[in-house]
Amino acid sequence: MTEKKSPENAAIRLSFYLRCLRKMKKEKSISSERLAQFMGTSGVRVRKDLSYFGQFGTRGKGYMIGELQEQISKILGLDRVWTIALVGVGKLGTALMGYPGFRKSGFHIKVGFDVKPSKIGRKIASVPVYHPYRMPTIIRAQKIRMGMITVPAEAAQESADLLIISGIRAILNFSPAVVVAPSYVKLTQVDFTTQLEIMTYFIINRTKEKTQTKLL
Amino acid sequence: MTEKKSPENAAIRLSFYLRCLRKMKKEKSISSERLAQFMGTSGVRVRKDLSYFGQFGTRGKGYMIGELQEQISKILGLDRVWTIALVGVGKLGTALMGYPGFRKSGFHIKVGFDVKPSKIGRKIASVPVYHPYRMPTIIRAQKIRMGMITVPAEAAQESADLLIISGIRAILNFSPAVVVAPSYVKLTQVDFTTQLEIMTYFIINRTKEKTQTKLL
DNA sequence: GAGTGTGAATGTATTCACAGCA
DNA sequence: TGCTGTGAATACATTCACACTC
Repeated sequence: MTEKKSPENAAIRLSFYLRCLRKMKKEKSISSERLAQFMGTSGVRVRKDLSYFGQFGTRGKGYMIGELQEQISKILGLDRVWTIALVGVGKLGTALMGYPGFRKSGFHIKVGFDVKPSKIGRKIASVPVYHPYRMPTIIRAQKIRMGMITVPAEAAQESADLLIISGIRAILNFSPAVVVAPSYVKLTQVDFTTQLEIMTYFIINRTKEKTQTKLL
Repeated sequence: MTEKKSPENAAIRLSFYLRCLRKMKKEKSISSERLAQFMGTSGVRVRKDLSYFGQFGTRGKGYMIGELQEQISKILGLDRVWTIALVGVGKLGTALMGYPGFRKSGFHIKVGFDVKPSKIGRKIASVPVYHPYRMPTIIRAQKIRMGMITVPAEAAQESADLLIISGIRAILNFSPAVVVAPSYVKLTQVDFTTQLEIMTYFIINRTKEKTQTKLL
């Protein structure tokens, strides 16, 4: 039996397809071309992406929305609740704790950690906050496998290290610091400043080459 | 003279190199291999990335940190101040307005927009807030070219449309909605839920020896 | 006819191997 | 010798063209 290769990028886009599908409860089925329109991409890419994971459509008809949603959810592992530990209960951390979008999608920030005495022992956005030294114990006890880092840059790496020795397998790092992790940990940098810096590069380079394709 | 091709991904990584370099004011020069260690990548990749944009090192010695920093800043267009318009002054929007990292890197959220009467006319985190109908006028007058969207999902697309007709060229969308934009606009989705969904996929499909810290 | 599904072709990014310079 | 810089090779991702099915 041959292993199917499922490109990373296709998997990443599944999450976006899912988001589009959720907004389409009205209709029963949808064509790849139409789904693509909502995403600003091409029909063939949608079909190819989906084909890496199975055959979900019917020829001549399209994809059943409900069924496709369910299938993608399963592929991404969203058919259960995921618990999350958040390190750094500052402004951003607090905003994330109260973010309603997470719960809706099956993600649950279950504990927060912060060194600031005024926050320890309290509940913020109904999430209990502890001192970081208790991380390994609490995370293991609650079998949490995902972490978010919202601490200042200086504390980012040690926060990551603590999460990792606590057994965390995936980390979303919001702090403006490059963090390294062993290969068995999935680490994603969500660095706003870096995002902006990349955008400036694109603004500059688009405007340069755009003398020909100028519209508006 | 032949045009050099500079891969998108290399440009994206420049921003991370820059971040690492900034933390190294102590030493004068650095080798590609050592810089790579800080990033969790390989020396050859660092050299290749840099080579797309020019020759910044000296053989046998390495890269002068200060000079390389300056060069990368110039490539990314960070040798000036960039102003930003933010749409949606809720919790996340407010947190971003007060985020100190932006100013430090030459980014300046100059205006906010929100439909909520209680916010209009006020200054939040010393940023003035206006009603969205004034977007085209204000953004054009102030020559702002970057936008951030932190509104609820339902309002995301129309916020983007407004920014675009106001002349914005790059948008960072934090709202949990897939937004489309014409090709001359650089649109980046910073969707936390989607990030989490991608991570669950990787947790399930055990990352085999592969961990390039991937950005968004 | 109207759609999906997929091997083959093309394009892009990463890695290798080594030339070249201080 | 130590390190950068880069063409060539490889791996990966996207697009094309068309077979196939409802």
